Amino acid sequence: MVPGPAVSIRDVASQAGVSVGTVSNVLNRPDIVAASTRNRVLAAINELGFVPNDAARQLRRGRGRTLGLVVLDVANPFFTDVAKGVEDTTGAAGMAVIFCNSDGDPAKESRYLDLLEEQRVQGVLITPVDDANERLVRLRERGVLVVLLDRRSTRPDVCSVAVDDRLGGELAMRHLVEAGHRRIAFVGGPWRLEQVRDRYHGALHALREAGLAEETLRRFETPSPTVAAGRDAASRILGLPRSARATAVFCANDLLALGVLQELTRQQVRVPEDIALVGYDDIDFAAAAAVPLSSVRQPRQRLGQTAARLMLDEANDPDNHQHQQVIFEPELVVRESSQYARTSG
Amino acid sequence: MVPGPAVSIRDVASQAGVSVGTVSNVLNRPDIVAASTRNRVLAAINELGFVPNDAARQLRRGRGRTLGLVVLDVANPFFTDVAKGVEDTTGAAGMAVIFCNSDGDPAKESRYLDLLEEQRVQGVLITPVDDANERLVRLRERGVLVVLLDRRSTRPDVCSVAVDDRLGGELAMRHLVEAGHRRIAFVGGPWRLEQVRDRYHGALHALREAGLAEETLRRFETPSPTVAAGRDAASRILGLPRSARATAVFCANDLLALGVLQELTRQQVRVPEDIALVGYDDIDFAAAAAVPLSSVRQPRQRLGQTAARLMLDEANDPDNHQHQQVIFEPELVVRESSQYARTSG
DNA sequence: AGGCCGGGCTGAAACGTGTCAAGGTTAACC
DNA sequence: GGTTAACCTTGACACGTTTCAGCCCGGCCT
Repeated sequence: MVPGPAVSIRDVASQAGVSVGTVSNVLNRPDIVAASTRNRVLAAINELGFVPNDAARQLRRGRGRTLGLVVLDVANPFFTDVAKGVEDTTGAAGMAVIFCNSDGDPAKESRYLDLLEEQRVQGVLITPVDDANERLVRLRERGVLVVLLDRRSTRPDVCSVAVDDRLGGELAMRHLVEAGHRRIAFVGGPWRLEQVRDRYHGALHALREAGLAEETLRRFETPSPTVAAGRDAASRILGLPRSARATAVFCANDLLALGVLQELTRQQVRVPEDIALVGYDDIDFAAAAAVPLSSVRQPRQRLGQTAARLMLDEANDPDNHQHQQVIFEPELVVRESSQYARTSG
Repeated sequence: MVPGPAVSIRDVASQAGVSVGTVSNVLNRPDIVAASTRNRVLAAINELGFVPNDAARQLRRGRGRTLGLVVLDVANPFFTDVAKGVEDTTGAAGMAVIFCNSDGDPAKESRYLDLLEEQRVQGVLITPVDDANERLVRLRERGVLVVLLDRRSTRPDVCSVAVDDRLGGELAMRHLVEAGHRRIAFVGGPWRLEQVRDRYHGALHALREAGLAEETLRRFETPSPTVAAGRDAASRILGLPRSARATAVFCANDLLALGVLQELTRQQVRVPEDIALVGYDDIDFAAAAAVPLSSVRQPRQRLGQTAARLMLDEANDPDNHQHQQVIFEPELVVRESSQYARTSG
């Protein structure tokens, strides 16, 4: 009931009949202590149920065994898959992950960064809400490792792991243009997210490449990249007279696309016959949607694994660490939601 | 580049011309220090960019400002929603959440509990892999608060927040029985998960209540509660001759149900005409599925919020804390996947 | 004037660990 | 038997806080 007296390294030492230093050595450099002593100490540890206090270790060592992961939305399967990748890699290295959800809110992000700094985390893996690296630079100056996640670093001395979002936008748009679409809606937001902007500009680029006017792509900004916001955007799109209405919709992520799909279906607009739909991320649920969703696939788990690996590398050997900006290539997965060649406007 | 010398409470003190004790008081009990002194200290803190070291604080105080959350699967939207509820509540209280993913693996769960113990977390919110409370009891004895999540506590001195899984199973089964189904498959697993067993037994109970034989319900155990396992279970179900084949499937969660749905569709079995389908959890994607999925809804965010609240309550006022076993009621949401009254076997 | 009170601050002692210079023991070698 | 080296172990200090007994000082009461 009442928490018994915490057992410390000192208790172990006296129980095993050695000094505290030796116990510490058994814990941290088992090789330098004689086997017989080591066993005696281990026995004492077991008997007393000693659990090292990481706070004390951290205090002494300067940094702890935790790292922070800051994502835009826990509820988005894209990020949970990334998180899984991170966790795989760090878990194997005996590190703990403090999981933070910025919800796309700069204030919340900032609060979490404060918290992580107080925890003296080894490093932070983060998908920043906006480009104000300001804060992150300060973090680095204080010795906190920073790896940008799903975002390309503009500074050569900061690692990043990202996917080529412009290319992703191009792939999606080229696909729709080739299918004959000439009025296309882009649904995404908030605009402050670089991913959204990049995917949009990639799409624009594909348009120009095909010799089409920029007006071919109409922008519908959403307040958040969620299913509900997608439903909302869809009704805005349907609010236009049919002759001006888009015949295809490209969404900046799959949650938006699923929302759009729901609302279109509710209003009895057929997908893909009346409106074609392409999402982004290719989350597992895209393939299981009411109309299986075409989507731009990203290597989600690898993203997380690579970022974690980069961080561990730098943590273990800061001197010969080479900062890297890793870029993966996305891949278009065509499913039913965009399988309908349009022959007339 | 090179991390400058870390600034400590001592630097702040000398900069402000006060003692360390006073700085500490400014941080922790601002009211007992004179306004003028306080301002001087705050100014120094700002100027030096001082960030308190939580490890030192924790070392002194005994326990830190973090808590552990251990779930069965990060990739399952049910748990991410729960996590969101937890994070809402703890974030507001300035606590950090260490997020752990046991993946249903007892060994991994155990490793994470070790880690959390070393971190000296205030408490642990956990959905245990199995019923071996053994480990959790030990944790409590050492002063780590424990709240069971999505699992009913059998001990009166441990808080828990759960949903009535037997009732959920009953609701689903009653629905199918009333629609005329007489050969029903239950898909769920691994069996070691109490949730799975409870939902199954609830289903059995509804069956008996309706005066039907227990053989009406056939069990298909899965190695994990995932989409892939669901696909697999579906092909096992379809392996039976049509006359013996179930006309309805009740899945222990929505991921399984989505997997079943995918495989049935692939093999051109119609849902709900040929086989009706009911899932569990009512994750957001259930409504957006190829065939909108009937499901048993749980108050996911509230689950997380309530658990976190219980833990904070006990942490803040251990003496008059009343341990509680909160039980929420699930609710059946009927959608297209089970909307087909069966008139003949 | 003396006594007392209390607000405001100080200084030092912990908390549990890692580190490292120094000491101690043993074995091997001449 | 003495020297040396190799190998283990020790003991004390440092890490950055919180806490608490105590000090100082101005004001109030008698």
